[in-house]
Amino acid sequence: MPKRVDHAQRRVHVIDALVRVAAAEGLHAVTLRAVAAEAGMSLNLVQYYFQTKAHLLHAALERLEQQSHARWSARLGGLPLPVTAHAFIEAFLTEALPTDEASRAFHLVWTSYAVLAMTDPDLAAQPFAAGPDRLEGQLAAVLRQAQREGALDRQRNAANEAAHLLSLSHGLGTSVLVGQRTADSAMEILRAHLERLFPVPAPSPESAVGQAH
Amino acid sequence: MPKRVDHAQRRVHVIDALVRVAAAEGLHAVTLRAVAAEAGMSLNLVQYYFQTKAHLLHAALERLEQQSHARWSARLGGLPLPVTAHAFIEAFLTEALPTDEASRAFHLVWTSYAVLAMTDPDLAAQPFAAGPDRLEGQLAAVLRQAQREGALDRQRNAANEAAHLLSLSHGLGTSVLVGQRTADSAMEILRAHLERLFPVPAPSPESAVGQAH
DNA sequence: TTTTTCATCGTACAGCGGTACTATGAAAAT
DNA sequence: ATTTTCATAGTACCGCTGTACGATGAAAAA
Repeated sequence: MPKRVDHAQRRVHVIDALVRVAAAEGLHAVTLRAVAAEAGMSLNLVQYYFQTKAHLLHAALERLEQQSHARWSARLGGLPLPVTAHAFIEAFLTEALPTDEASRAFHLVWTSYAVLAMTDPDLAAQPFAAGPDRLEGQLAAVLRQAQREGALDRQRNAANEAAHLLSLSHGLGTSVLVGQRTADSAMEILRAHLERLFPVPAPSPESAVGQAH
Repeated sequence: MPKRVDHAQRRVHVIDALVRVAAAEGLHAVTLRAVAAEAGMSLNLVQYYFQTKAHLLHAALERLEQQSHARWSARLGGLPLPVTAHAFIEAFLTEALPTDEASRAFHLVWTSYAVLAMTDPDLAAQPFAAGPDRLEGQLAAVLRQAQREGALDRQRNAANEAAHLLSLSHGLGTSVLVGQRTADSAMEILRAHLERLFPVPAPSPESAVGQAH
């Protein structure tokens, strides 16, 4: 065998180029030639690593999901260690909002895929329900844990509250992306909701950890 | 002058065909030929009434907005007359969810336009911020009125609560459209939120009006 | 009756997008 | 040294899409 290139690496290179194009000009502007140009390679190469455009789009969607997973892990791993459910979920949802440029690109492309999934039957629908479903499950688990610890009212339906939070953050994210609202304003709304969800306990001066302003 | 056709009528006919195509196969499948076929006329006619595709898309967006306006008016006009803020807003948001097929089509196409607006600078962006902004204003006004009447806690920020409600309903609508959740489940979450927003007053047996099941 | 105006049609053209086919250099395997 | 294998390149083809350009019938206007 000759030059032996790492296929996986090339593929992520191409996918990243795709995401850049999609974030800048929209998913409808994602053409094999545009992706190839953005990736600095020829059209044939893109075809070589992804036989068809559908494969490329599918792979990109998968990578987006695992990328979001990685970002969340990093974010949540960096939290001060006595993690309250409040802090955990706030970090969770902050990461879901399009605050910086990278996050904006991610959110935009993800939403574009979501719209595709509404009509395209198989290609995008299957991996699309999986991601948010898993997220919702994780969130619900955290909420149930919070209920056990007394941080969250047991009257609430954890699954529904999780769905509520995710839908809210998604909707806020969209409104930020269309320029209707700033990311800060969206954060304010999210935080207000969280503060009602997790009412402040009696202030004990010994804990100086989760003191957000 | 010969046959003298009502242009406005023809235009809405074409636009309705566009919406049908977009709802069934996605906005990316909206081609002049497809719209013409769906409308039962020839390609030239569509060109005749809308000089360019951009004009057609723009006109369709405008119509979508005024259509939603009309639907809301009809819905809210049909409410039992001592309208509580709770009932008003519940109707408002129910109408925003993709419950029946018409509503689903509307929501899908609207979201498709939203995604377009995230990258296309002028064409869709301007009329797109206007619609939701106005809605948010109306909702906030209703909420403030409810605060004056004592139905809503004055601690709340009416503008933020309005944004919260709209973002939530949008997010829930999207999750319904991608098949992650049923419309009923979305309604349940919405209703739960509204019941926390408008805590039930002392039950007075003389009012038998807003008695949802 | 002739002419103008309007709605409608057929068709063509240029560009672009996905896909396929073939070639080529180079490194490993034989 | 020859052969095989792999990464890369060029290019061509076909279909689709937006747009433009004429043609036609018919009804109103002259």
